[in-house]
Amino acid sequence: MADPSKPAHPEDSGVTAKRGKPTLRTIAEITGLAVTTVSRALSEAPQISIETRKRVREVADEIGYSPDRAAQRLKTGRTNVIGVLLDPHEEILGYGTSIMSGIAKALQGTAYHLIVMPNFLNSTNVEAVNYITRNGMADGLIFSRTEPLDPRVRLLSDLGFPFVTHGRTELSTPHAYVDYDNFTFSYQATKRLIAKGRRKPALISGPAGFTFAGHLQHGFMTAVREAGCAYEILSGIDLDSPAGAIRDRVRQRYAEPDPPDSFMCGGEVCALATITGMSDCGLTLGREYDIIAKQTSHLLSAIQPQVETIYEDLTATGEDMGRVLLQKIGGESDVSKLQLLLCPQIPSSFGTPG
Amino acid sequence: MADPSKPAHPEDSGVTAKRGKPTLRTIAEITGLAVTTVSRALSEAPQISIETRKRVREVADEIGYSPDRAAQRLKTGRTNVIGVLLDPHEEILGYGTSIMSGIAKALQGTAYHLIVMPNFLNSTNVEAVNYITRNGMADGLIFSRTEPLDPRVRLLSDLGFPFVTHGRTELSTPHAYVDYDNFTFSYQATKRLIAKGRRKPALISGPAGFTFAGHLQHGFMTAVREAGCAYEILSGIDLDSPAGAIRDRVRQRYAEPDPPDSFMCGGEVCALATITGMSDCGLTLGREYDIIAKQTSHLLSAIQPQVETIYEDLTATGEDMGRVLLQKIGGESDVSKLQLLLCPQIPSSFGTPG
DNA sequence: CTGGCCATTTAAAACGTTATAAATTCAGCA
DNA sequence: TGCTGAATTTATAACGTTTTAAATGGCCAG
Repeated sequence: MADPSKPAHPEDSGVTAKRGKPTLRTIAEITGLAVTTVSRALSEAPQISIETRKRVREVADEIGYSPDRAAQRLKTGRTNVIGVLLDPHEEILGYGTSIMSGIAKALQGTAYHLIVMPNFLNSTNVEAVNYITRNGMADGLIFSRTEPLDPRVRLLSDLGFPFVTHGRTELSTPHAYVDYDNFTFSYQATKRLIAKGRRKPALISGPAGFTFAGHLQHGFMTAVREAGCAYEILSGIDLDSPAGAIRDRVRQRYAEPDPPDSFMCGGEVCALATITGMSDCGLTLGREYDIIAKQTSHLLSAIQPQVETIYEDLTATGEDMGRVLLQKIGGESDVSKLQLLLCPQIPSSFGTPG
Repeated sequence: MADPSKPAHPEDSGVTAKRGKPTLRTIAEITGLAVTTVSRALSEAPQISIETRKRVREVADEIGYSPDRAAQRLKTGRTNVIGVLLDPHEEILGYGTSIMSGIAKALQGTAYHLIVMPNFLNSTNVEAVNYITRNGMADGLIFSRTEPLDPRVRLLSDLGFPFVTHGRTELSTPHAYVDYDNFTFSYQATKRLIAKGRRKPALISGPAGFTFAGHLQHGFMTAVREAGCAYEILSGIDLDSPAGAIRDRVRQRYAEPDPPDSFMCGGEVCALATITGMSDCGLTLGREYDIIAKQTSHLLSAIQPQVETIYEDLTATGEDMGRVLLQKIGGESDVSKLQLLLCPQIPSSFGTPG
């Protein structure tokens, strides 16, 4: 039983140096304090004397201590992680980049880390959310592409799990969101096309099922009805369609009778593809037809005919979402403070007619 | 009529139901086994009898048990997380999407999770890597944009921390990588321009400092030297430049004497911006000049003049990186198995891409 | 029976942290 | 002196898992 070859205390004396990562115990041994005291000191607990706190901090810095997050997590149940659910569709043209750099900005200086949880294969998004909450992989969640009756929102609301969505829902239980006013955007954008004398605008809207697609459509319809003009909602494609498909569809539509004379595009690649499709038919932007698009990046500055755009600031959106989520986690329950509707930025040069 | 059979009162019988998440202890109490046995059974340890394993699994499924990852992590020191370091520049045009969906595919069915760790503000990338390793936030790391003497590679090699890079280095210690043969790509692409009769190709290369930029340049130079023709490496811009900047630079260059007659572009947005810049000068692709570009998405299918491209399959790259990293984590030390150089796909005929 | 060996199960100790409650010191004061 | 209370510090017990070493019981050879 007694194995003398077993190194009971390897080459060390008194203060255990322990080759591994320093822990609270290491600091405790060095300072002669108890582990509890060290823990408290490092979290700046007021009950620990100022000088003790200072000394502990110094030693911690010196030996390069950093707390074991797994242990903290196990004990406290908190992860200090904010998760962003990433849908493959979202990354097109830096959507993700902008949003995330905004979130990162909001989280800077807090205890929270930003972590992106991509969902490429794990079946539905609800399952991903379920998995994340069940496994305690984050303290709060951010996601977009909300549906009117979004099951993720339902689930998280039921669980009381903090989250913010990019986009609204039509659920009765209110929840935190940051959204762009796509109705107003679409309404004003369409009005601009009409103001240019176009009599049959076409809408290329978001994928059916998402709240924002409905808003786009609503704004569009309101504008065309007010003007009493013809309109069209281009079928078969949406903002998620590959550029080539949009191009083909536009070209094909022009081969049919009574084509639209202008386009309201919810995105930049969409605008680009539309221009190309129309070019294929020998039509020139600004002459035979007009386009107005939502702009979220600098892509369109790379193309030839200047496309008229309305800007959506996704970085600001991300920053707002981060802030709102922190408030929510912090216990803020006043829903009005957790719901933000960002207004489209209408350049004054295109201001109201007259 | 009224059926009072409610589905099991939460706090009823002798077996402690404990409102919270089920743990090993819950299963142990239900089955009458020891916690240790349950743990073993769930990990399919051969020492536990088949029938016990089966019963434990059944109970676990029934009550919806899932292990607490924080506890596992604390005990084992393993996180079951593969981290991808994301640089803001990388997300342009779905680079990230493609790579990550590939990695996700490779990780599917394993115990590993894919988590993206964006680095927008935390100063340098080395610090991010340092932070991740020190805090045990992942078991393995994937990142790209390697430099010849990449400090991250150095650090991780020193630590013995498993990682794979997208791109090579010139460090003496070999490490796992998956790379695209940018030399060959650039060489053959440039040769094609020359084969079309162009006598002064210009290169728009990657940002200085990255290994792949050197490879692109090397391939380009080899081709122009072989042909003995003039050449130019466009200064002031690179593949990371905003589209507008590239467009402006190209236009400006044409206002000066002795402009290039063709472009070798490392990316799609770059190609797009170049075309626009040339259009600004009244020049037409395929007539006054030619372009060849590296293609990684479907963007270019949305634009008018068909641009000749060579394809890099980033999803395959991601999948390879995932596989290689798993091997590395699994203890594979034969470096030759951990280094992959993917060859450019040269289409036999230069038709329209699928 | 006894002892030994197998197959199976188990108790106890960790991992590094925080929460709870208790202990210690010391000053002030009756 | 002895009590109270404030200011510090501390021991102990968790959190949920895995690891280590040991226990249990059945079976068979001696």
